Amino acid sequence: MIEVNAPVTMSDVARAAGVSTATVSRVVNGHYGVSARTVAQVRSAIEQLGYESSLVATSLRRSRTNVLGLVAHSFQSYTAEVLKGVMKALSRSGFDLIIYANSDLYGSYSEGWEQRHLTRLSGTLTDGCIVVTPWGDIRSRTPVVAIDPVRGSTAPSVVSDNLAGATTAVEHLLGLGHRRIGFIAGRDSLASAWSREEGYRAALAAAGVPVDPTLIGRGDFNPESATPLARVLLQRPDPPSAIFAASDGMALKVLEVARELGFSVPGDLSVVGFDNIPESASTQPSLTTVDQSMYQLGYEAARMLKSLVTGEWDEPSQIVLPTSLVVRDSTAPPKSAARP
Amino acid sequence: MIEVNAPVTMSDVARAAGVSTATVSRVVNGHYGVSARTVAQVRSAIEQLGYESSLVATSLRRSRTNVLGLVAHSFQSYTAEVLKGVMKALSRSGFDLIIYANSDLYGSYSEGWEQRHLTRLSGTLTDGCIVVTPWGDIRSRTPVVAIDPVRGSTAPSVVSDNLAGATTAVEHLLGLGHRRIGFIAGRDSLASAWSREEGYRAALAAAGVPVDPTLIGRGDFNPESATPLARVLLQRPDPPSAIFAASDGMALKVLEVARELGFSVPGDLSVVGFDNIPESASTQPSLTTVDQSMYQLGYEAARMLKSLVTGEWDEPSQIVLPTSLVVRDSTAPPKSAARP
DNA sequence: CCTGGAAACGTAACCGATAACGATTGCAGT
DNA sequence: ACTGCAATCGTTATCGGTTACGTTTCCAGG
Repeated sequence: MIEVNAPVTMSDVARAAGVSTATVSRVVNGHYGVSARTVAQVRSAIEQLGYESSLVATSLRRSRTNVLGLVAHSFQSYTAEVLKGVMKALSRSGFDLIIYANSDLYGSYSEGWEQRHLTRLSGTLTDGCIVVTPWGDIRSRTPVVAIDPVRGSTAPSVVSDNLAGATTAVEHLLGLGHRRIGFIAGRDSLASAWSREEGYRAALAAAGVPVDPTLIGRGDFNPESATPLARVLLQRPDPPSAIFAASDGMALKVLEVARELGFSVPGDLSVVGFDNIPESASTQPSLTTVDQSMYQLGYEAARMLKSLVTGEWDEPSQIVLPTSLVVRDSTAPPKSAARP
Repeated sequence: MIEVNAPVTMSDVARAAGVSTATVSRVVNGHYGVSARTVAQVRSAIEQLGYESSLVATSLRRSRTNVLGLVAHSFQSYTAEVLKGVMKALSRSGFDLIIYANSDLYGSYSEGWEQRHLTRLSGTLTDGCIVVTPWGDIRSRTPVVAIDPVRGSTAPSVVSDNLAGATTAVEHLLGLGHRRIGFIAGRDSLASAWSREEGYRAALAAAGVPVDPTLIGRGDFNPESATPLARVLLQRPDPPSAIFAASDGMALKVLEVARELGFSVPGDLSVVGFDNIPESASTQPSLTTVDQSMYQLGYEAARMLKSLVTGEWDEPSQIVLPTSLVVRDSTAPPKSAARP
């Protein structure tokens, strides 16, 4: 089924059709100035040889390629959701998508890889890029839309309403009667992490519950970062009766640690996550969490990038998407609190 | 955060460092023949200007790019799993990954898109490609590894042991006492679909149960294709007591139709799927299915492609990975059958 | 028959990088 | 001082296309 044949180039087609490569190019791109007879000849030569234009060569010479890029920092479940949304938005739009991922995503990779990826893609290959979870500054020749940008970024971006989501989550715990609520934060540099922590503080403040700094663990959204933090919180003589983790991945690790230390969930400990990744529905117990539609995030980001590239959208702006609380089995009233 | 600046090219660096582009190229690629002083100058110029080599230009001129490609026909959950495996295998290997997806993946796209993608990538951009679930023949200049190849393909590929998996699934139903077992097949052109049907037939034959062709529906692995087929099977006067669907996506649609028509699962109808996608664990009832590790499939495919590209592996071959039955809540003994 | 001008097509420069090749330099050996 | 050989570096062709520009062809109008 696989023939390893030499690649057929435009000059091959030109030779077969008895014309110059310029003419072939004109035919391929449907430009003006070729007689009907020549068009037919070239078309037939293309057909016979099975010619496909080289994306690389085209993009080197041309400014527009009709290809958008996506750079992600890893391939977790939520990345796949974002991708689905992006693909949906791009469907039948004439834009193709290239996802670039490097081999150092696991392990100790050097800093600045995102910039490297972006530069490599935006050099000439793509007309614009979507960046999922950027690490720092972004320099690019072509438009960039960030999903979940860094703090203080004024670049075009799409985010969930993290503040409202986190507030609702903590209000839910407060409503169940919890007063000692632990928090595991996300990567500090990201705006989302900051907003979620703000929501946590705001909800406590509104309920008149003072914030206990020792109940806050500093994670980085990476599931593994939550394990030691959860251990510290739960091994205290006075563990919290509930823990709100800034991501589902970290919340699942909290469940793991709780099981390991003999806490029953939600009996001894309530746990709330953020993201609503597919796994959170199928764990035992299933996880109460804040739903943010990664699909929608991807969809809107792609829509925005498309407009930026075609020039229909000129001002940098930010789209905020709503979140909603999904109550499942990992939350219940605390044992100690007798109030309903 | 975003500076839209002109891209800095190699000649910019050359000018800044007072040398020729050839020398810059030598420095960038660590080639022999540049004095230490010049290297330092060039390095500093690269640093100052923030130069990054253009993937496009490099790949056009060079034969090796150290980038592998992946072409998939859609972004379902299993594609994400494959991706994770691929990334793991490529981690710290020096190979980057480019995933190419076109905008016609949804809707009525023209046939042959895989070939287009592959040609665009394998032209010069990538050193080799992984193709997930191909729908047709494949021609390529560079090595290609197929996951779930077409029937009769002798190309390098990685597959699950579909025959054994399907056999075990049907044996499970037979063991529960089912005798009228419906089957919803996958896309005929794929080897996996064929093997799964073979397993179905083999298990029935071994148990002395004749195959009833009217109990077989011809789907195409696409979830939507199963809906009308399930409807036909379940609206018969004598519906089967169990249905084995060749993919989880289709099995989930069977569950939907069953619910819609008032069948209780597993009371009135047992359902078994194939793939073990994440969703199958969280449905109501959870789905009994055959687990194939898409992660492992991706991992092995990437490992194989890497070897093919570096020339360590020369003979085309096929890797077969084991499958295992995961019994959940969608299967039970049939009501009518009183035998244990 | 000559001219003008548009249509059709080829020529060649160019995109950014690589590499074969040639040119220059420095220095040891005689 | 001259030769020879490395080491170092620039020149240039090239990858596969695109496009500005020049050239040829052809036909209508004078």
